[in-house]
Amino acid sequence: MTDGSPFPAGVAGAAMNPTRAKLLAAAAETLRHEGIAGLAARPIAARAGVNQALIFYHFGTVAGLVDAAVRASVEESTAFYRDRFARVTSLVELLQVGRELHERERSAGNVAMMAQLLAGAQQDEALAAAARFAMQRWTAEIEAVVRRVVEGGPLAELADPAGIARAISAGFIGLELYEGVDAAGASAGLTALEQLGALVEVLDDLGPVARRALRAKVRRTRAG
Amino acid sequence: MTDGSPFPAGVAGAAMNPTRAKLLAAAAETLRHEGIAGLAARPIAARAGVNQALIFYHFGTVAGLVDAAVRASVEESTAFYRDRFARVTSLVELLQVGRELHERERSAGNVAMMAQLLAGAQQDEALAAAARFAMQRWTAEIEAVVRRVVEGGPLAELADPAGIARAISAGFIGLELYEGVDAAGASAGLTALEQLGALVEVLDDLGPVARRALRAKVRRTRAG
DNA sequence: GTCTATAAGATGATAGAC
DNA sequence: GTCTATCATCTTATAGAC
Repeated sequence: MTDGSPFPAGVAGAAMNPTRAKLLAAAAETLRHEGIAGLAARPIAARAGVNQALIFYHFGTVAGLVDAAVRASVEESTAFYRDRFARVTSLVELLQVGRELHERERSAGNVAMMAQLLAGAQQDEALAAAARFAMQRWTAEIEAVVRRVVEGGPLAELADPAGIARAISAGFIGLELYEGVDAAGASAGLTALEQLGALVEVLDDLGPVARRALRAKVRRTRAG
Repeated sequence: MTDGSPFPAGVAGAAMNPTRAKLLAAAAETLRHEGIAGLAARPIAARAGVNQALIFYHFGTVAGLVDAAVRASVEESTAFYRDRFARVTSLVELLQVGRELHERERSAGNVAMMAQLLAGAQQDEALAAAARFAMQRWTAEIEAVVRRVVEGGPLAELADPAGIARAISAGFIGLELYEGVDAAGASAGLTALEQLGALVEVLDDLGPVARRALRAKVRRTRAG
């Protein structure tokens, strides 16, 4: 299976065919920079410096290449944060890492890539599968941190880490899209979210009296 | 200016050329259902039941038509909520109206339209202008409500209504995209956000003691 | 104002030489 | 494994008949 080539070959393990590798990288970059609307075989091949026909030889279809490229890309970027996430134990730290991650991934273009992928996924089942995979990878990492950070605190019984992780991921994607048309507005939105995060953090650190009052109110509100 | 036709004609005021009107509606629907990647003159014209060449006669380019269609659509949908928003005076009511709006706009497809528009706007300046316009309309409405609801309460000094409105708009768009690939996950995310909203609501309704403690903590955290 | 016809180019994908 | 050449099909946009 050195490379009879019809498609699979999975992860970038061992030594991958250099053309395959170039195409994977070029596909991710094209998605980031040209968006889903401009995603076509020729632009990708041009960026990779190889012939357009090789996309179909190696990956069958353009969507097949994009699928493989997204999986490789998300595998790499989540791995990068895995141990950083593992060291986070408080909400304060989580907010700090979150800000750092947000800035780094933004300039790497991975959030933009996810946004374009999700937009295209609404109509293309192959892209939808890739998008599902990517979102699951990210939310799994985030969910684990949120769960650990909330554990033991008063928020443990109120917060659903799985839901929060998904809301965070989706929210960042929406903000990234919004930033493309109104950078100042998106920045204001992000700041507001950080303030809200700080608020929750404060809540998590409340004295027992206020904490009890809070819990009672929450229960009453839920019932209503 | 009944219709010498080269382009403008602005709002759907008075009596608009029926072909123009059909094209505007068809463009919005095509954007909702086919997405930005499949957006082309022929599918739009087919949906409108008119000839493809009329798009260029009436709107110059496909992007010009989409721009006009989005502006008309957002004008209509924000107007629909204006008086409903005006009657909201508390955070509880805001959350209820928000849920209602979310469901109604989702089934109308307006959030999906905005998401596809934003995705395409990253690469197309004409679409970016339309997206800016649409986001401004929505955030202006939401910002006014948030400001009114927060006014007088303890959150007034902590919350930035403009930023919150933008975060809400962008967040819903991200969730809409996410729902297209993982409906259950998006639902969990939305529920988590509603819980967080209820939490903030409780905060807004806290007794003076807890309120003072909260304020002090927030100030300390901000300084750090 | 609307149509048909068409130009000029981009698209995914394949066949076959090397 | 990579290339050239090519297909049928799609795209935006225009010219001109009606």
